[in-house]
Amino acid sequence: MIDQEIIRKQKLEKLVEEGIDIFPHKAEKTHSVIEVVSNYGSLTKEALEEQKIKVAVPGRILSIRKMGRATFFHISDGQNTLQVYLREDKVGKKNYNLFSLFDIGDIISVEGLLFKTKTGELSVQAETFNFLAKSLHPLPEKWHGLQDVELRYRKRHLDLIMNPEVRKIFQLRCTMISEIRKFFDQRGYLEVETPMMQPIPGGALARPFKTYHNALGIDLYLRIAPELYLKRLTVGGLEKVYEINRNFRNEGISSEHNPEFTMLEFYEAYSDYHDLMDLTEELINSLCQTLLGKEEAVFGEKTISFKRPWKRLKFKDALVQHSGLAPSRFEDEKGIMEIASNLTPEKKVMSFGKALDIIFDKNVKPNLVQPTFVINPPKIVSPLAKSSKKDPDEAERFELVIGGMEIANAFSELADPEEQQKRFEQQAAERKKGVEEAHWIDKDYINSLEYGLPPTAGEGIGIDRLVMIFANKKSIREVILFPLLRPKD
RNA sequence: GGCCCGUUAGCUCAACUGGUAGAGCAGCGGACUCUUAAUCCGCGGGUUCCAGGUUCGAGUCCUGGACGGGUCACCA
Repeated sequence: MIDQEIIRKQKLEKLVEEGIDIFPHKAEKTHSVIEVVSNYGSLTKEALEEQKIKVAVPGRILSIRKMGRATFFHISDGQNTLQVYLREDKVGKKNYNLFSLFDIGDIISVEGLLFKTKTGELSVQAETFNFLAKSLHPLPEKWHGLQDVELRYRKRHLDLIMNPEVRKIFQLRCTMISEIRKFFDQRGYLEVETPMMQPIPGGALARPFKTYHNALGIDLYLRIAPELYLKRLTVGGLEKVYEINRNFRNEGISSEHNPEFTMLEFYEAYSDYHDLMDLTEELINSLCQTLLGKEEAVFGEKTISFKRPWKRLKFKDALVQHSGLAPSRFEDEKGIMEIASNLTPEKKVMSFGKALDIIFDKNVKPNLVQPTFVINPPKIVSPLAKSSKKDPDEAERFELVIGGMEIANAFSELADPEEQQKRFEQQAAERKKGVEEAHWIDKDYINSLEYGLPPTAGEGIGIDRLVMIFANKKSIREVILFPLLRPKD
């Protein structure tokens, strides 16, 4: 324990000796700090004197300036700060001395009249004040605050106390999610919850987390996607469903990947992937306008425009335009597979389609800053999508890329149970070859398709990444309150 | 997992070619009844991330490790 912590503990003991309840059950509160500031901040000094507005406002002490028998300090509700003026002749000598047992970081409530100082700052002239909670640790420094990124994530409570802009990110995130719910609710979608613990982890190509259920004696997997369950619901006649929930993927961690992440997934019967492109434009454009008040977002050095319509680029054309490879090179399948192999020395390139996918991820995606629908990727990397009528090697699928990140992935859902069975078998063969993220065979899902899946389009949108775009944050950890870190000690 | 960078007081940071580990804020004591990075005087505070090594001597150099950041790989 450091000396400051010992002193704080001693002060707390003194408060107990003074008969103060150090863990009170309730606090007087007429206003929060932000309410005081927004309701009365614009009133003039004279108006405040005339109206004699009495408030009882709780907050955390962030700074103290003591000048003998008078003290100024600021309290905060995490959103705004409010100055308090404490005078010995107003609160009495005993109470005034009691305040010396309070430290920066403690939570108190202050009761008194609002006024403006000679410099024009809205303040509370304290008549009484109550102790609410002690901070047994000193807060970080008042100018620079808490800068250490690791500490900010490990002690998010401190981050929120010291860095008010952090709260704004999560307010934005909250608003975005609630707007998404409104958007789909208004369109007659039903919000559902499907299993997070699944006997067969399906719906995506990724490695799962494994767990075990004692009573049933079975292995379970944390879901990597809700997809197969949502489509069962579509078979069941729920024509429009959506789910906003966590997925878990046992893969690497990076500035764009957290092992658990939030995904919006939705399915619409009687539609195809073209309909979803329109819907996606509408959704994200309206989110941008609601959140930022305009149709563009600043992201790093770039400005992203969400004005409709967005670019729709065929996968193969995207490759030609952005990979730097001549169109003729793509006719040479072996050559392309070699190029892909060189791009991913640790991964075996099993097919031409995979090779194209790799070149796309490495050389094309980073160049797509403006919202772009990349449509019709190879079927081989899309085991759950309908293939294209015109070219059976292509999937009726799009990936939405914004700011160089894959934000959404959607397709016309494969409805043919026999074809699905074949695709699963293909994936099973890949698994045998050691591709751990290949899809499992899900017989129950095939069986559900055998009851008839109507023409359906489905889409997943990465919520965290969308927040990153709107909040202008380059790291996914900045938009997740508690990103996964290795435990210390 | 590879590579690069970082880790020094509660916080933010200094410390040259290896030579007694410092500052500001925060804290403690004192002065001060409109301050706001309050001011003025005084004081305390360190496993320099950890373990080895080189050296008369290591915060500094070397080896290994921990944690984080960036980047690449895997993935969304």
